[in-house]
Amino acid sequence: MTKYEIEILKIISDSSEHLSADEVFGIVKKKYPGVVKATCYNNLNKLTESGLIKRIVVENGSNRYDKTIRHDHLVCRKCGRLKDVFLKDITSTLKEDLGQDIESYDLKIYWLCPECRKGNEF
Amino acid sequence: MTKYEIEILKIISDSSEHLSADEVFGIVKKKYPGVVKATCYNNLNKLTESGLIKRIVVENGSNRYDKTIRHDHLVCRKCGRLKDVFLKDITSTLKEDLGQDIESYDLKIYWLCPECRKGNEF
DNA sequence: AATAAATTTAGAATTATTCTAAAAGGAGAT
DNA sequence: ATCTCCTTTTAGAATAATTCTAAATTTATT
Repeated sequence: MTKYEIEILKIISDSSEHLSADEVFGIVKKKYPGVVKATCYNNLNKLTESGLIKRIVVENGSNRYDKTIRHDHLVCRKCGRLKDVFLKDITSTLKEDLGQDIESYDLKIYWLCPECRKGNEF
Repeated sequence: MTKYEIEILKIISDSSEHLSADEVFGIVKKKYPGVVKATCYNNLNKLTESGLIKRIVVENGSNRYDKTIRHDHLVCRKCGRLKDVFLKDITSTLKEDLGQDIESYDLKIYWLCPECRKGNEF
């Protein structure tokens, strides 16, 4: 693993947010001011392909990156923010229902986050 | 509803595939050769906002549009193709588990489609 | 040290989508 | 039919995220 790979893996693993490539780039740059954005993209792709981080694809907006511990997401219909939620793993139920082997699943739950419910949009 | 709105709604409703904006544009152009791509985007957005069609956001690639009848999707890890699957609605279970009202959810199940399992990639 | 392989850099290229301003197209009122 | 207002469409530029390319650099291997 290269220093950038390690650094970016750390950033994603330590973050409580769902960072975009550009946000990761901003953080990496603090430690390695000379780094270039393509390097972040390269390493985010590499880490995603090797399964060390997960890519979250969201409506309007850039991709976000996440830890690999299994969990689901609440997505606010208004502001788009993601919130982790740890529901039970339904892989086996899905396999049974489908009569098919599956690799994984992605469950996004749409809601109105408390802030947006209050009318305080971001 | 304008003729383009009606036309595009028909195209999505009648299609058994998950069409992209560009594919919709191609189909609309057959009937209305003078139409412009922005018109398709405008109407796809309008129809999505009014809830008459659904937008599917997928990894690498353009958005796809879908009917609104509730169902889930199988997504092939290799070729990325989408396949409809009609699993039971888990909205109420989710509400209970979360102790929260939710609007809807989006369940994508990753698998290897039969074609890719055979090694016949597209 | 020499060679090969992988990574990074810089910046151009690509792609999907949105934006802008002008033109065209209704719908209702006169 | 004509005028006015409002919406939609057009044409093309603009934007944003991401990928690509080729050269330079770094790392690993013999």
